[in-house]
Amino acid sequence: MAGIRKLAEHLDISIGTVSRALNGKHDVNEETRKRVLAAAEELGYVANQSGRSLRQGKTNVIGLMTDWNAEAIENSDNFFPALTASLQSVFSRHKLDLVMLPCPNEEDRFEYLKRMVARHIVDAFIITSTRRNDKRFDFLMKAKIPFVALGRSASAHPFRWADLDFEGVAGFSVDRLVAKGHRRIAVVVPSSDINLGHVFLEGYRASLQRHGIAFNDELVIRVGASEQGGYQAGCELLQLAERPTAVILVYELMAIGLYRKLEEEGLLPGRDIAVIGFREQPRTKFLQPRLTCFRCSLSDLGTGLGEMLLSTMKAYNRFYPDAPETLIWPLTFAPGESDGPDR
Amino acid sequence: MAGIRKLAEHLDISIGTVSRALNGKHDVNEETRKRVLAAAEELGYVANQSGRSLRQGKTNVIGLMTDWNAEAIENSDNFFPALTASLQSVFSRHKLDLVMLPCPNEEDRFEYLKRMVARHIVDAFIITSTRRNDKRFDFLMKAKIPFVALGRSASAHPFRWADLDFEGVAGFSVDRLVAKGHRRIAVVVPSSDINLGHVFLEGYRASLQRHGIAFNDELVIRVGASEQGGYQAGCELLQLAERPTAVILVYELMAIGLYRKLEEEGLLPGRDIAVIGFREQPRTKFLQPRLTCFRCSLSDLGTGLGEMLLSTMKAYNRFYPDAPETLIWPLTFAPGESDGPDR
DNA sequence: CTGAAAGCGCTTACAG
DNA sequence: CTGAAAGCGCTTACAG
Repeated sequence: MAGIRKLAEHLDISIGTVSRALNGKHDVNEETRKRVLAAAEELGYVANQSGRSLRQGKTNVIGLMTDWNAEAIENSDNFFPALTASLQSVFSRHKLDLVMLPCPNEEDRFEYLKRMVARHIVDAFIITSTRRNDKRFDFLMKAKIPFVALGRSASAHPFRWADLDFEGVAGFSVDRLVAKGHRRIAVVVPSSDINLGHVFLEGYRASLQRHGIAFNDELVIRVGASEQGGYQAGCELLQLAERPTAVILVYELMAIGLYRKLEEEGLLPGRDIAVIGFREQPRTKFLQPRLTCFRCSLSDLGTGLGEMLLSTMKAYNRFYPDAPETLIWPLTFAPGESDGPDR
Repeated sequence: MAGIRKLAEHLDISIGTVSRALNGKHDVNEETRKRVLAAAEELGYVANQSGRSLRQGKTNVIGLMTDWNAEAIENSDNFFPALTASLQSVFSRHKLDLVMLPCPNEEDRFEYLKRMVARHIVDAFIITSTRRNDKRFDFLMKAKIPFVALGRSASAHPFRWADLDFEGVAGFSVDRLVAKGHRRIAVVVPSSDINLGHVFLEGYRASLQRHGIAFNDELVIRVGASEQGGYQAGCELLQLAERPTAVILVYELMAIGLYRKLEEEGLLPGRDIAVIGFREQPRTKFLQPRLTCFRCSLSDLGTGLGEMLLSTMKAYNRFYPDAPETLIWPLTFAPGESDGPDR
């Protein structure tokens, strides 16, 4: 509770020496250091962060900004908790703390970020749910604040990011479906401007082209990123004049709603229509027939993202000379039965 | 980016006046205030939080400490995101920000809290996952830091808390099962010291007693709070010399594993054994037969918890004169088919 | 209504 | 190796 002044008085030495002892400076007598450390422990003294921050110009805290709308909250899974855990294990190597900065639902994500930056609550940011057009990049570049993004953007500036391999998954899925004889393959992406939808669509498109299949805008279904959105997608798919024989989803929870709609219509995934989901996760494991999807190690992704961020920070970049500037995180194919029998 | 000094120079007035204008003090000429506000907007000036905090002795940030082990991370659902959203809507009334403080997996939750308190990163705490014996309460009381707990504890000190009505759910479940003719009712609780397990068990016990049924320790199954734990519970239940006819779960995800084990043994919930889960949530909705459980409004809980915290803070308690000191949050019965036919 | 000055709790050149 | 002092960016009595 006491400030450094009280501690110094108690030890009958100057606050400067107390500070140096506590911060591991080398020009302190070992005997003195021991006394200081013992007294700090005893009195429960830890330096006040505001004082340190003000003097040092840094907080030793990293902020992970999340930005959930009502839909994302309702559907949230273990993605962020898992990511957070692995980020922390990287940051704790350097005595940095991680805080999550949840942008309030009602507040604009850009205004929120501006406020957090100006307040200097953290030294660096991890931003997530990146949009195709996302003013946050420009702003952070200009503010010269270290940051990395989980997700890409069409922003002109170069910045560091890590992202799941959406284009790889889309391409692999198309390849596989074409190999099974499908030609009329639909894709379901979020109706929002979130960047991953664009990337996924590009991967889908490129792969179709490689196979000489014409891209058909009618087969691109845009819905909410949720179970309900999957149901909606099912409705739209079945209303098409010529029904697709296969569908690729950019978000696995959509599979739950899609299965429901198909069941209502007496259709079975894998028999009547091929379905490929996205990430393997607890909530889709129960689906029957088992969802064909992709597995991904969130903890390794978190480690990569964390090291990438540290490599952009002057105080830590020497520890991470080999950190990449961008990182496309691969997923492993996890075949189920929803994409039909192999041939 | 500029500090208050730059802004004051730019306007050619003193920093004191700039500060007063920005902070809405009344003794500022309206004309001056307008100029200051305009210039701040233009230059993107927002007060540095470290400077403010140091001077004011507060940060205007509230911390929500979470404390997830690997099991909790793997199984995490929308509970915290939903809670966070509603907490924020309360705090934003007073221009307070909420940050989540995720205690790293490897770190002791008590040491982590001590560090966060000492660093003065936040003005007040919300702590969660409270244990039966939880040193954090004593510590926070002594530190005289405002806090509320989501969950109770056996701590001797009085403190403010909100908690789900575990005892109510346990009692209601026993009542209902007894009314259906069950006498041999098992209960599954977490093997950890987390307080909710104790409360649930007390509710179960009290209700049995009211019905004149002897408490049987053999029927208390302790497992991990997860799907896997539910499977484990299924194994243990079926190994009992005399099999229970009903089972009450304190955590709904256990139902998924329990269903799987029962299915493996050719048993059907609701026909061969009655099952009552806990909270209704997306991941258990698919269970067949439908899980009998309880519904709960997380957003109202968050609002209640947030107001309770503000009522403990000197600067805000006048706004919440009627906030309760403790809050047992009710859940609404959501009947399914897993507890057998009504009679 | 405004300005000059003190001081919040630290860390860090600097002097000895 | 240690101490005295400056100063990080603010807010707020105090004087005028």
